[in-house]
Amino acid sequence: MTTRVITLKELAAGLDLSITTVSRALAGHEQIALKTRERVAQAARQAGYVPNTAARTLVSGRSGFVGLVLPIRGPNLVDSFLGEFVTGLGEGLVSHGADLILATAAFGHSELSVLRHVVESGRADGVVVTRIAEVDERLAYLRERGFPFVAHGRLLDSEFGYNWLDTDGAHAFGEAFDMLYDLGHRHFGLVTISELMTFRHLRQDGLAAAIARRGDPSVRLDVVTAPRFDHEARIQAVNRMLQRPDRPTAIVALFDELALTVMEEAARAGLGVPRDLSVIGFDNIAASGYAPPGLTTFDASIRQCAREIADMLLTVIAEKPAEPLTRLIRPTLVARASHGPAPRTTS
Amino acid sequence: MTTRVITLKELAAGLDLSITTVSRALAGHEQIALKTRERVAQAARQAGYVPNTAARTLVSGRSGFVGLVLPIRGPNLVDSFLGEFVTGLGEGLVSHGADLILATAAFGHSELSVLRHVVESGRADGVVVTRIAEVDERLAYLRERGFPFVAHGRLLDSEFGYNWLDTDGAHAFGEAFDMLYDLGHRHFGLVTISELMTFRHLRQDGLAAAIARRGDPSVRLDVVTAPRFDHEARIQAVNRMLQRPDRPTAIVALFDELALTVMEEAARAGLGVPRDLSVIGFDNIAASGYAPPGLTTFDASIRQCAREIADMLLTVIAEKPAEPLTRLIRPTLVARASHGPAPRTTS
DNA sequence: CCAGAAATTTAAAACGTTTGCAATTTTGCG
DNA sequence: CGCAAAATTGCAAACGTTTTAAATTTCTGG
Repeated sequence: MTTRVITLKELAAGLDLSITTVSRALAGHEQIALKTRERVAQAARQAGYVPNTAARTLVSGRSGFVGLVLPIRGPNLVDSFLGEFVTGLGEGLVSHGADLILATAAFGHSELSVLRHVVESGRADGVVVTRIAEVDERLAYLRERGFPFVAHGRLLDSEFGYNWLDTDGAHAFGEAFDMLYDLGHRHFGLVTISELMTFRHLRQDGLAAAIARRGDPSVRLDVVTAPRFDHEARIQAVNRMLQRPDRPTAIVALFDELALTVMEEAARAGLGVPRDLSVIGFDNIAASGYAPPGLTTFDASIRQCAREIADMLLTVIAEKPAEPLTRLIRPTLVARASHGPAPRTTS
Repeated sequence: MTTRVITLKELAAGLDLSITTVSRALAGHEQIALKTRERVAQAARQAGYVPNTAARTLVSGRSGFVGLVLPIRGPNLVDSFLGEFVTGLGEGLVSHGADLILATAAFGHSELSVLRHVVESGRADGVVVTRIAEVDERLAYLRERGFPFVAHGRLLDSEFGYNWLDTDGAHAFGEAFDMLYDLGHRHFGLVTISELMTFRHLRQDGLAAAIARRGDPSVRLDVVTAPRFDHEARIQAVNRMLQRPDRPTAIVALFDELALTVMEEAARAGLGVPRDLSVIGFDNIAASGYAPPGLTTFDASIRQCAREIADMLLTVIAEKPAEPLTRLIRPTLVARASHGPAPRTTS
């Protein structure tokens, strides 16, 4: 056991060729005689030769890795986002022979410091940045450094261009409004978060824009805000909306976890969904299919998005396009049973 | 923009020292004068010097990376396992300054071939292997190669020792049986999978052992098997168990997805849970808390396990212990509302 | 058969670090 | 002050690959 790894030098010695020739033969250079190329390929395959990544990276300046700094997460955060995202990234990368590096921020260190380290240690040829905040120092850093990256999400407005892929939350929330309006709803609620993330604006603005487009002055929108990760506060915020005399007949939540809280609290208050209250979420997490009566929501196909992000990033790395690459992905409505006609006798 | 990354040579030139001295100073060697060490540290910090990973790896033979080959997953697999697992690995690794490499198998390539590539390209100092199959060629390969690894899961029996961490499913299933027995149940059902994974044996054996321990000849156990990823077949299998005249009063499922299917089909058949049927799962996925009436299950704290796996692997890499490291983690019962007393009038 | 061209192969440098060993400087002490 | 010992610093090789420029071999046509 403990088989040694074979090097180019050993492979070359066995073939009675120089390492130069073997290296070129394996790279498929035309200038090496075809016969030699085949002989080398055969020997390499048989010896199980795999080039050493570090050596190759050192000389070529390309590591073949793409970096992702893992978002710092609370102690009991359970969701499928990360798993789907890295699966998609992996799928997108592998077809181009690249792999993924996951870097974690140690306790007390910022995501930015980890990002710096990944970039400056030469571990990665490019990085993916997720969960874009309203003011995001990571993008500023990468931009200044001129390092290839693709953002999953957008800044609200930016004086510089950058590569991004985002889910069209604005469109989805407009679609939700239109659907609910057509079902007779006029009084709407939005449950959103206090965390300074761009997506909350994009989605809320999409909702507001759809309301404005409709131009019906009888439409009313109430908004409550909760901290993102505080379950108790979330419940309180939802009840602030549910328990007042003139509650909305339709509530749109910024994402499914919030919508599920709405459904739970509605049930606790004796409100029937969708009889008394329509609820629509966003993300289509697994639990949404199980929570009665089944949450109507939007699916953003994270895995597919991640795959496209990988493609974009590899393009950026290889071709350094002059214009930024951008993609806006329209989420698809998953119509389950939590929405329905507006109740007759509403205040 | 496009700031260049600084090298040791440049740093040394600025300090009017040799590369050797700067390298040693940064590594904290005692032989370098304290004053020099401080001067170098100061300059390095100010210049934002970060050592080049490839160069360091090349000379030291240590990459500071731990590899994980992403399990090949079906197109619409949604669960939190992978996210929790990589989060935990990251947390465990970062405290020792290591990072994670995720390698994906390209279409048509086996996990083993990717594993080989990771190992032999020198990208990683050790690897984590998940989802251990009854006969697992990956472990055999790593063993033969003498490459550091930790398995998440076990082989059923092995003629060689290796490092593993596993969830004690056998204990959990025994606990489930005992609890249900004490609630009066005598007729049990087990829904399991046909995929050749060791955990199905361990859990089933744990259940059987608990039954044997009890020594009550009136206890009866029925078993149905379904393919792991075929939803239709899974439903059929469950119904084979539910729809016969003498169905069990308590069903234990190999994992939560199966248990949720049992609950859905029970509801469709007009069976009340837990009034007519008790159901217990395993894994505590998010949906289990939302599916009415709330699934009783076991939580294996994947994230915590992954953190320990990272610790174990780093120990294996650094110390090469003579004896294999093994850890058996006892999952905790999450008692929700899907289990209860056996119904009075059962066939 | 030979010059020149074309085809094929190779020597050597380079990538940025660590490290064994040697060189230099400083210190201690008679 | 001088000399050995201790403390400090530096030279150069090495890690395994790619690549530039040059060397060698083979081919072509007169």
